[in-house]
Amino acid sequence: MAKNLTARATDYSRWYNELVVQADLADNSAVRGCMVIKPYGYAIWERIQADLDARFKETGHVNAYFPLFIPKSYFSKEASHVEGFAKECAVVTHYRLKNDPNGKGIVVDETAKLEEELIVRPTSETIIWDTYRDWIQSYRDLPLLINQWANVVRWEMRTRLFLRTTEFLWQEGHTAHATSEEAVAEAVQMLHVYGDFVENVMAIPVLRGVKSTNERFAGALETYCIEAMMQDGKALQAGTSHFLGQNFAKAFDVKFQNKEGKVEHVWATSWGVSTRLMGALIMTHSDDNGLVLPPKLAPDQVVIVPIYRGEEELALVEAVAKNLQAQLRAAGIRVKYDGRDTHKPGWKFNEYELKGVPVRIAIGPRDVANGVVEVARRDTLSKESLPMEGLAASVSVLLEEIQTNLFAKAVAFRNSTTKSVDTWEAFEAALDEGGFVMAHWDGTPETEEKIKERTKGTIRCIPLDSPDEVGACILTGNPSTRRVAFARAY
RNA sequence: CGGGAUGUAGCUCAGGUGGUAGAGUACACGUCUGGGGGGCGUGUGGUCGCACGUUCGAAUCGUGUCAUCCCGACCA
Repeated sequence: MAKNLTARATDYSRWYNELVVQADLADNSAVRGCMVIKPYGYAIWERIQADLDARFKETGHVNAYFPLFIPKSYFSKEASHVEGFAKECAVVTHYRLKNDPNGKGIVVDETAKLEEELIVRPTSETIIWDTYRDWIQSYRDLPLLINQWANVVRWEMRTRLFLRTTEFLWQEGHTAHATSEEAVAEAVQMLHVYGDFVENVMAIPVLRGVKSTNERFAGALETYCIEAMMQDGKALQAGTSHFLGQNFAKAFDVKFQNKEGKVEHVWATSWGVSTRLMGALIMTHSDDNGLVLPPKLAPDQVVIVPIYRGEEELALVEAVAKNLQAQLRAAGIRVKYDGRDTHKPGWKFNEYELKGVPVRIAIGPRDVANGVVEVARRDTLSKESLPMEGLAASVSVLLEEIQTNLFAKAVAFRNSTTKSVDTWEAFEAALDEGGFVMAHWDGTPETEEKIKERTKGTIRCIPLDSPDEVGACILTGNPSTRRVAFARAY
């Protein structure tokens, strides 16, 4: 067990906070609620970005960039949207500082007040739709499929590294379509892009579903989401995709002429995932020894640690190790050779475990003599001796096995903590135990609200694949046609 | 924004009833070492969160302020 890391069973949330810092992913910054994403954490985010970006391109999207600042007046154009975000917006009121005439420091120059205050974007719908109005005239301009990678600011009261920070990084897609059907299809398509990515690359199983009215994005007609289950039994929304109907098109007067020459408002979607995915990654796979990374996301998939005493052994071991490194690299494996003489092997072992490197290879004089290496896998913490001959091939296989195993373990956990219940008592007990609770609900916002007040459990989603099933609402006993997924959530 | 707790070395913390700051760890150097966070020796490192006040004297007492953490209301 890691020396300085609190065990999950002792205090899960402390474990998370310590792990993020100790694994060198991020730090709290001087600004409340904001984080410094450190190089190792950022390297993982870059891999997430790169993979997702390729998937966006494959589905026909292009990247663009819209401003950080949004005129305040834009915000009031779409009523439910304002209501959703007004309470957490940072506002720019001045554009100049000056030296304090009374002495120390620097103060806001009150004479430099902005005519119209600027909002630091909490999301970009308003500025984007204000821009789209000028870009769209005809059905020939549609669909408009744009994504942007950006930072946004939401003035949260309680923050946690990656899970909820005042400023966070994300991607937001904003698309315009000629028909409602096409826009819905886009929103659903992106939901599946997210689902496939999170499951296949991040090895995190997710429920794909639809949000209830209460949980829907402010300004959307329908919100699709992927929901993941963390090790402590709490659900985490990992991505959302919204069908916005014509709400923003009407608010910003974005119209096009169809083939018949008739003028119509366009149909919209927006979809996003954020650095919160890093939190999901950590809380899905990691253990009491530290971070566990799926090979597809690990900045270093393999690390080679030389074991030696004295210059002679080092020279012998290092030559072999570097040769193996070259072979693994040639096979497309991201492999690091740690030749630092400032740390001892045991220290390095612990460090790479803390940082979640999937495979560790140790090579000492004995191994060189026997033509083998010691291969340790992070997911199971097991070690075995493998021949140097054909190592690149066996490590490739091993990496795939680890990727598969992590996903399988996460699925097994998710399934074992998912319960179907039919009575209120069982429902409350299941929520307390953690995990998804599949239960009947009468479909009304009032009932959902009451359940939330009583149990702190919310409807995470109405799964897309949940079968029709006649039943009675867990709270009211009113008729229901299918089960929905409840859980306590982050 | 309410309720609670805490701010002392990079980190974790000790310093009853006021008298000018200490340990572990980390870091630096030397040495023995090296297959799971090494041993020994020497050394560096702190305007005690900040401001004001009480006092001959404040890490210690008082007031204010800022920050962090935990618990609630809001959220990706």
